[in-house]
Amino acid sequence: MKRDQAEELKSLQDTLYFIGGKWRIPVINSLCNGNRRFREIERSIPGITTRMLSKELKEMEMNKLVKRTVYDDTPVSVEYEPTEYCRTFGNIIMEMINWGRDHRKFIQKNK
Amino acid sequence: MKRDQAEELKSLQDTLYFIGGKWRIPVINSLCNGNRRFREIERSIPGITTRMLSKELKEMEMNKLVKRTVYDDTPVSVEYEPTEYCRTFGNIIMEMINWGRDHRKFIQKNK
DNA sequence: TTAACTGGTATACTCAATGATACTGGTTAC
DNA sequence: GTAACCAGTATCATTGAGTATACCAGTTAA
Repeated sequence: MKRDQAEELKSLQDTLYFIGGKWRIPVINSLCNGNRRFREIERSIPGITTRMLSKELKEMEMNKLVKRTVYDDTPVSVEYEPTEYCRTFGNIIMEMINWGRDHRKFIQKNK
Repeated sequence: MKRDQAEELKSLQDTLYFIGGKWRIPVINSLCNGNRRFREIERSIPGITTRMLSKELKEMEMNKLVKRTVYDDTPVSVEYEPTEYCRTFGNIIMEMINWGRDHRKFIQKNK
């Protein structure tokens, strides 16, 4: 069975496209870590602005990565939940965390 | 042993920063697939421009991801080789290819 | 001699992603 | 009453990543 490099490249680029900007992966990670409320997610990602988080969550809702639920208590509270589909990024994120960790060690050692 | 979410996020963001733009991962992938010559790499990544590939390879050389060797035959030929460090992206790339592939199937099924 | 290959560089431009800042309307605690 | 929380929206400015296009000097093949 031959490896189809063009097909692999296409898959790779699809993934990169889907991951898109700077915040998608951190937001997925935050949701998968159990953060649910808007401000809670915001606080869990230092540096993100309200605007970017809002945009990101909207797009992710459209892409079925996140489920938004409004609870009608007073005051209204909103919950964001990662879908099963969202969780399929688990392996990629894990590998990225591992790489970043090893990279840091590597830098420290060679400094 | 507790998971340190801040540390994980930092590792994640370091990795994302290192991966950077649109072409880094495709170039690494191409090199790891055995492409060595400039035009060969260029052709293996449809859509990339000469300028972007040139920039990418220079940065990657500075970051010790790639080794550039000039052979003094006529005409001069140049070879790019992935370093061991470059190959540490193997797992991430593999997971990304898998995700993209599954995603395509998922889209097709639900269409 | 003309075209096509090699390995790139130079210049100009554009636009979409991100950042900065302010604001809203409602609620709760001191 | 005022400060701080919630969940965002609105507007504007910026910037750099990426694109487009042309070009260079040398070599090889028809």
